[in-house]
Amino acid sequence: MKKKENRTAFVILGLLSHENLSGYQLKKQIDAGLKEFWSAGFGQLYPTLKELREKGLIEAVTEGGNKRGLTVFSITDAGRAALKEWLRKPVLQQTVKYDILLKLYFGAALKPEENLVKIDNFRKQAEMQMEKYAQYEQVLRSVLDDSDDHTYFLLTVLFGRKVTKATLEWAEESRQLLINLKKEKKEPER
Amino acid sequence: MKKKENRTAFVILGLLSHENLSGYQLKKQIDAGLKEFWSAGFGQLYPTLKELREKGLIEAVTEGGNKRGLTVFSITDAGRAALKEWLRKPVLQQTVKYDILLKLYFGAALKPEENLVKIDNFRKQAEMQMEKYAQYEQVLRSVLDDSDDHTYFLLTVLFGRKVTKATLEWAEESRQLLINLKKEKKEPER
DNA sequence: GTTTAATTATATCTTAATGATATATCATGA
DNA sequence: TCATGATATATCATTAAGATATAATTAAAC
Repeated sequence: MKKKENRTAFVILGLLSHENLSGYQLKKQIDAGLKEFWSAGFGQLYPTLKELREKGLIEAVTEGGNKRGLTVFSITDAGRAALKEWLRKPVLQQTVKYDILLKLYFGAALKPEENLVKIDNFRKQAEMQMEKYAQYEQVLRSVLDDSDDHTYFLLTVLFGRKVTKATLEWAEESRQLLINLKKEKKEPER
Repeated sequence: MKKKENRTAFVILGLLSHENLSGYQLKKQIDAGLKEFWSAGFGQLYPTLKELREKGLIEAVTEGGNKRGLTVFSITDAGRAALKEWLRKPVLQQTVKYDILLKLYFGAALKPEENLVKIDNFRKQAEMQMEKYAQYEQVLRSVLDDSDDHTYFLLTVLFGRKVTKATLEWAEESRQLLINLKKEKKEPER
């Protein structure tokens, strides 16, 4: 019944609602401002741009004439309407896939030590993430009053910060559980 | 260089390392025990089963003969080796996609009230999740000593619990930020 | 007891997303 | 000038998501 929605299309519409951009610039914007919770490759971007253009939701504002044949797109009124309609649709609960959890689920096939290494690597990555979020947050709070957009950008950063901090706590808790498992193996009957 | 890995193949190998299962039973197991951090559809499962069989990583233990032509698979020694090899590979940091954050990122296109509804729905879903995790945890802790597997299963549950609790805190923090945004609009100069 | 509905079971199809690669231009610097 | 890196568009194969088709078997309703 309800068909699959090309979310890349709405990322494009959303970014074009802020400013005119080319395919390559869109990719850069996504990798810069949305990369902590979204990604999109050229293989999805270019075909979707073509599709949006055919549907009249975006249009080319420069083409061929300028250097390198850069094609910059702008959003149309129909595009803005489509964007708002999508934004208003309720968000369904989604399964968030975690490779680390998939491997830990089958962790009993390895020695506890090997899984501890996994968790430790995960913790290190999370710690680096935390520093990034702290920087994002500092910058965004300093310009918070400049535009409503900044408040919404901040929401996404706060989400990442909270969740990442939670995963750090989990890493410590998990470490203890696996260390206990190791001890029990050495002394099966205490 | 490093090619894409079919993770569905390793989920299958992992589950078959616990017990023999058919395609349909695999789907049920995934939807039961892994659904909070993994999903797989028949469209991915059946072709992958065929592929794994051709590679000799799994084999059919019953076929045709019994009722309904149920085909139950078992993992081979080569399959166990492939599973361990994959489990030992380090987990790369991945972009976790959140539809809710994507929509909030472009939230300035809507009224704050509309975004507050989104956050509230998200909070409600998270609260229901928390109840599920509490149940999972209770069951797993009661059988923790029965098998090493249970400790690893518990790790994934604890992850979900921590992360979901963090999103609940975020929802409250975000609510306040958006309420402030609403107030500022009513009284632009305070 | 017979129709109906739900579950079991396998399979296929389309669309979306990922990841890799191809190609060419332009800018920078050694 | 030669190499390197960034810009820019495009395509391809594989993986994943989501929907649908089909049929048998079991459970429930009437």
